[in-house]
Amino acid sequence: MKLEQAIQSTKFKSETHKAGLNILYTAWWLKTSFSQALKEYGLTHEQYNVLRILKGKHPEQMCVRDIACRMIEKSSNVPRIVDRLEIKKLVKRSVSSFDKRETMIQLTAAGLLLLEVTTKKADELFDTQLCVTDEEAKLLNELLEKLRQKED
Amino acid sequence: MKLEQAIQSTKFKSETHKAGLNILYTAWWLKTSFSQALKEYGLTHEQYNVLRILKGKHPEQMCVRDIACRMIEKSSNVPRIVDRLEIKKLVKRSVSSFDKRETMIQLTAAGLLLLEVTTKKADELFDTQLCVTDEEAKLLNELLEKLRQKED
DNA sequence: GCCAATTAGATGTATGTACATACATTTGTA
DNA sequence: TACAAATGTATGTACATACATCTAATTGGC
Repeated sequence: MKLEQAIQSTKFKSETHKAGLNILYTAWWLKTSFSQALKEYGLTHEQYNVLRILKGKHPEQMCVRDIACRMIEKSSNVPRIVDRLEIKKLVKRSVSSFDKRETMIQLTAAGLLLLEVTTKKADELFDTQLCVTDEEAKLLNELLEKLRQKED
Repeated sequence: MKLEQAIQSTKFKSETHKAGLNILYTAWWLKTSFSQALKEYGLTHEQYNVLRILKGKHPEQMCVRDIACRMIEKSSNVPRIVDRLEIKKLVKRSVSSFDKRETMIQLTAAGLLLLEVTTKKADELFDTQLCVTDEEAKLLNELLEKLRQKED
């Protein structure tokens, strides 16, 4: 669907302005598909992201701060997402022995198992829903990184 | 900043997978800059979006449903955003005379004034923060729309 | 070693999202 | 015309975001 139809708007100040809106809309669409796919497993996409990040170090633990700086949305409130994962017994909290201020998070066996199943689903979704060739994806990545060059 | 630095991840399953994450990250970055710019006016970016949509028809009114289907994030809960705008006297609610189920929303003079000031700020932000040429933006738009072709 | 400054995480609040449900009104159809 | 289905909006709940503040632990300068 064209952006024009999606947000029922025909005039944009410039192609660049339109690109901004197009990125926001595409991100919403992607997040929604993603959440939909995870729903049957009782995971939100943020919870899934935290599990994925933890898997990167598994079986080692990670502190909350390290998880946070790997999140796509930097303002995510990781302690609260971990709360929900802990209730579901998908992760375990413990106090770091190096620095008692740090809370270390570790995947449980249940968390690892659920992650394996949902990762398959999620990867499938990326492969089937995102209709670009490898080259187009590469170009898209370059354009997005150029667009963001004024990033702080 | 490269995506790899932003989310401290080096391996991606494919360029397409990376593009998905890159879109999500870029959207977050854009929304954050945007919210930052609107903050001094006490508006969130969703509230701003509703005001903008209303301006498109001003001085006519719009019903909640028409606003909702023009929102970038389709799952936005428009009645609640309107609640907050109404408290700030930026919009007015009234019951439609054509169909009493419909609530008609209209910009107030204060809303219109605030919108003019913030629109200037917002457009400036788009122009200065998004570092792509007109042609690159066009290409980006085409790629995003191709990517979304399996949209429901 | 002491103490101010910093850091890590938890928590409170306002807002928004996602989804279900409730309620009133309108519409379509027998 | 009556009444079931559909529609438009509001609202409840769980979760997330954005940001401020609090507490405890650590660090760095003296």
